[in-house]
Amino acid sequence: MNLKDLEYVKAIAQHKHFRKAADACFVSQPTLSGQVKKLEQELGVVLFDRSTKQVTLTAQGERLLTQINVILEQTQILKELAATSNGPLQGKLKIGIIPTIAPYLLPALLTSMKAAFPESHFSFIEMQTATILEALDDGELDFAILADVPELKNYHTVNVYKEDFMVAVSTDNSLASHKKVALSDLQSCNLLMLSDGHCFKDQAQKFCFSAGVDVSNQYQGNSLETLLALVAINDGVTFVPKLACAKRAGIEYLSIFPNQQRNVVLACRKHYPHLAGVEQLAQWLAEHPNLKRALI
Amino acid sequence: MNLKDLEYVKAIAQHKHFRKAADACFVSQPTLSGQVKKLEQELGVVLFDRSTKQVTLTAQGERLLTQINVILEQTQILKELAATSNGPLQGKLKIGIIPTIAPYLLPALLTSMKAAFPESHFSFIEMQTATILEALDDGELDFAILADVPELKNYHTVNVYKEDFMVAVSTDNSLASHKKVALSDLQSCNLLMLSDGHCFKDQAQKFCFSAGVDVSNQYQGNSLETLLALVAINDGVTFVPKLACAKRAGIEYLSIFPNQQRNVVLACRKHYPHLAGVEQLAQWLAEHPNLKRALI
DNA sequence: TTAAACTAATAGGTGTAGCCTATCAGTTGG
DNA sequence: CCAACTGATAGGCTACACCTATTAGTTTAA
Repeated sequence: MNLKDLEYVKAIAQHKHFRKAADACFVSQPTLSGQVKKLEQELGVVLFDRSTKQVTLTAQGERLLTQINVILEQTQILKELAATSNGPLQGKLKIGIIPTIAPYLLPALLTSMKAAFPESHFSFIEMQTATILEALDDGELDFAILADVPELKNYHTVNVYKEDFMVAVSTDNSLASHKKVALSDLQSCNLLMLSDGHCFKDQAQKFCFSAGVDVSNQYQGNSLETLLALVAINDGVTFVPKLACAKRAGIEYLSIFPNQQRNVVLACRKHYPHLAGVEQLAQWLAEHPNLKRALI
Repeated sequence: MNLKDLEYVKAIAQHKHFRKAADACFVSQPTLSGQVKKLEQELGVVLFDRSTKQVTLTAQGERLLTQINVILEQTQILKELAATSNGPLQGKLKIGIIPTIAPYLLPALLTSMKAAFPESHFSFIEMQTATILEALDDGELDFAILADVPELKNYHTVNVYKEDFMVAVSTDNSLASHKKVALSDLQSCNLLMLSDGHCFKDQAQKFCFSAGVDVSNQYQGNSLETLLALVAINDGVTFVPKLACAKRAGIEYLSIFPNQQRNVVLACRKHYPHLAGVEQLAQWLAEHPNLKRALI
């Protein structure tokens, strides 16, 4: 059975005239006759009574026509549904986001983000990089916001912003009066780190190692907030990303010289169906004033 | 858009696997891929995410799938509707029937007729032959029960029964003691006739004319029952069809010699869609015991 | 790390179904 | 009775749904 044939039947029922119906369907009259005849044979039902002066529906035809109309209406609804949902970022979007970005980026942007993409229902899930990559593969996430890492080479990534690493020290710390510090200046400090799995910790550890700076690892925090609480009581220093550098009692943020950065990206599977939407969102994020202000 | 393509989408959504879905649809995997891709382009929506380990629906795909299922369900209903209504005599049937048959045939047969054709809704409309033929042409009647007349040559007819003309006389009439009469015996009687338009009157008049019998026409009744009432008070004699010869107080029914008959037929348009059904009904009528008994 | 197994997509060829024009058969109306 | 109109039929063309064979890419196992 064919939807087009059903349209033909509907047209004949409306016009009660094969040629007029054919015109309305933009086909020739023989085509219409043939297709309707074929449908009648397929259904095993004679739909039209062609022997009267005016073509009329048979009793069965009348019954079936109402059902045919239902099908055509529902088909129209499908088309409209498709037409109104072909924007790039439509529907429910599951977005992974790493813990060293989520609490600082989302509060600043979520409200205006919802306003900018009214057709989208964002659902953010905080998870570490490794978990994110698995979830992307399984289709449990649409895309993710995270720091660029080598493992992302198998994924599609779009740069959003570059973010400086800062050093958080207690206002009581001797370094507090400096604006900038070198990594070597931290040698004598108690350097607090996040626990394993945080890419932020991996990257920090890596450039500390490059600079020949020891990392004590005597305490590993589960969140930056925990570490900053320790810093505030002058029990050590820690690295924080620029976005996390909100004013906090008892804490000073120092630039690192030469500066260390991480590259925050949107990542999705290669061949993710809505790459265009991801790029669009990335651009929107990159240009957002709240973000630009926080990165200065 | 094509119903088959929607089936493909449904199958992929169920199996989450192109090759398995293709098997389920009895087509090759490339065919399935191609058709779904075509549909996706037509709708402007990517329905499936093929980049995950397991094929999954996109958010839009999920939305559209529910609508696709609605369409397929409604299509199934259409097929079932067609399958259950392809009996020859289905639905509402409008049947014309002439006044000299209706009141005698229907009471005897209607109940068992409804039982024998439970899928049919008979609707009988009493009308004279000329009106019936017009109504058949306009599609206002499906078919009719009437006496065969020359005008029916342009229609499809099926014989149902042959019916003798009888003569109704008062028990007080001198003819009442006879079993049979010749038309010439009626010369001296007051011959009551139906009004114009009744084919029964036309036919009676015709064979009276052939036999050289005068018809007074001083009174024309609108129904056989009126005429029989006049006969009962010995105010004349009249012709009645055999089926109308129920026992009535004060009336005797006499055979005519040589006998005169009318041929009662089912008639419909040539090319009426359900000729088979009409023939079936005609045969059922012809074989009905009530009818056979009444015709003896 | 490579080989084997599996995924979906692509390429290229084939048959048919849907469409066309031209014509026919039947009916209606001037 | 002929002209005009109805829907059905005949025959031919083309697009497309379908096939097999192959490719590109990924996952699994050796």
